[in-house]
Amino acid sequence: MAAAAAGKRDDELTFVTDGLGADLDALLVFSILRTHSYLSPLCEAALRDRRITGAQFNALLLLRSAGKAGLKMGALGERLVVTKSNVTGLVDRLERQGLAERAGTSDRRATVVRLTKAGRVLMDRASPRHAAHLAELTACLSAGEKRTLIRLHSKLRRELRQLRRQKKGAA
Amino acid sequence: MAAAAAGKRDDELTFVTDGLGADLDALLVFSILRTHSYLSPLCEAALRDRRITGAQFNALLLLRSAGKAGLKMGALGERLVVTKSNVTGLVDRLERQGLAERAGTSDRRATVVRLTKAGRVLMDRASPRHAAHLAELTACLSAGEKRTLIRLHSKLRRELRQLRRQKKGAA
DNA sequence: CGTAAATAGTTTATATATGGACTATCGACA
DNA sequence: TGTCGATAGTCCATATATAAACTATTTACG
Repeated sequence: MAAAAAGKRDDELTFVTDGLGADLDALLVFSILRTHSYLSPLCEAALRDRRITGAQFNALLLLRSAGKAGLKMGALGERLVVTKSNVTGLVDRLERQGLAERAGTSDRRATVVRLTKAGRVLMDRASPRHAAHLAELTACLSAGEKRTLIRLHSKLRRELRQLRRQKKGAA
Repeated sequence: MAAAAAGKRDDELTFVTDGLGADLDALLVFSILRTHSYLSPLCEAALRDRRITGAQFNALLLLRSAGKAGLKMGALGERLVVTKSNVTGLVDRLERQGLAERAGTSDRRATVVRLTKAGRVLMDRASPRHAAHLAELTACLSAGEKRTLIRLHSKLRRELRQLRRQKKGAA
């Protein structure tokens, strides 16, 4: 029975999936979305001291990897899996906080975003602590369970990326 | 190597986790958050014909289960894992669309929310189609893999719920 | 009984996110 | 070379989400 696989009855997920007949697929999708609901705010909590959000942290992480060459707005959006209009606002706020900066390119349509010195300093301080915090959040799972989750998520994501591209092509 | 467990190098997740040293825990957390980034908009796409969003659909699902007794605002928020201030706006929009309605209770602080007839009709039409859509999205996984994912997510969520309660109690 | 603490919901300010319309620029090719 | 379509980014309207401050009740207990 699907409900048994999901754990005890006190898992509030069953409240939601009750309404969909609690079949395996609905249960899986809701399970993933619901885990995100718990995980995402808990990840952000540790960043609050630094006055940045989870979305900002992820953007800064990518910008740090990109080094002084920076990343084009579009590339940033692609890697964060968000729309370009979202990137505009996100970078606006990072710029306002002095953590990142825009710069023009030879292609005058394009803009690159780079970490500022302040941004680099913040990330060098925040990211080890953040990594430690993520380890705490997932401490209840064994290394094997983590690897299994990573593998299955990767498999699912590969498929979802395909479906997403199909939709985009059709539109 | 952790990167191998996550799949090929073309998985853009590696871009992000590069910045954190790609240890197992960071990879797992980002994996879950990133899967959500793909899954959530794909779930919503099928609801767009009905002029409702994913959040609204989930709320309506819970309200349908609750029947004519309805759900208190707070209970709705708890089951959706969102804050009470979010529920206010969500129910405002459902009410404006004529899909749900507020009603007073004997406890004059509390408000219950109920589906309207229009809301019930919409859900009865939309939810079988939605369930079929969710099945399509997860078709690449075997039943065993789905059960494994559901079980591990449930285990992780149980722990995260504990951590969340601790934080709340401390504040 | 009467007040202090807890509870239920709203309001406000802000961040995240989308889709669609718009502007500017680049590239292809007739 | 001129123009037409694709590309890069911004702007607008709207939905989702939070935290913090606020109002109105209810409950606990002294």
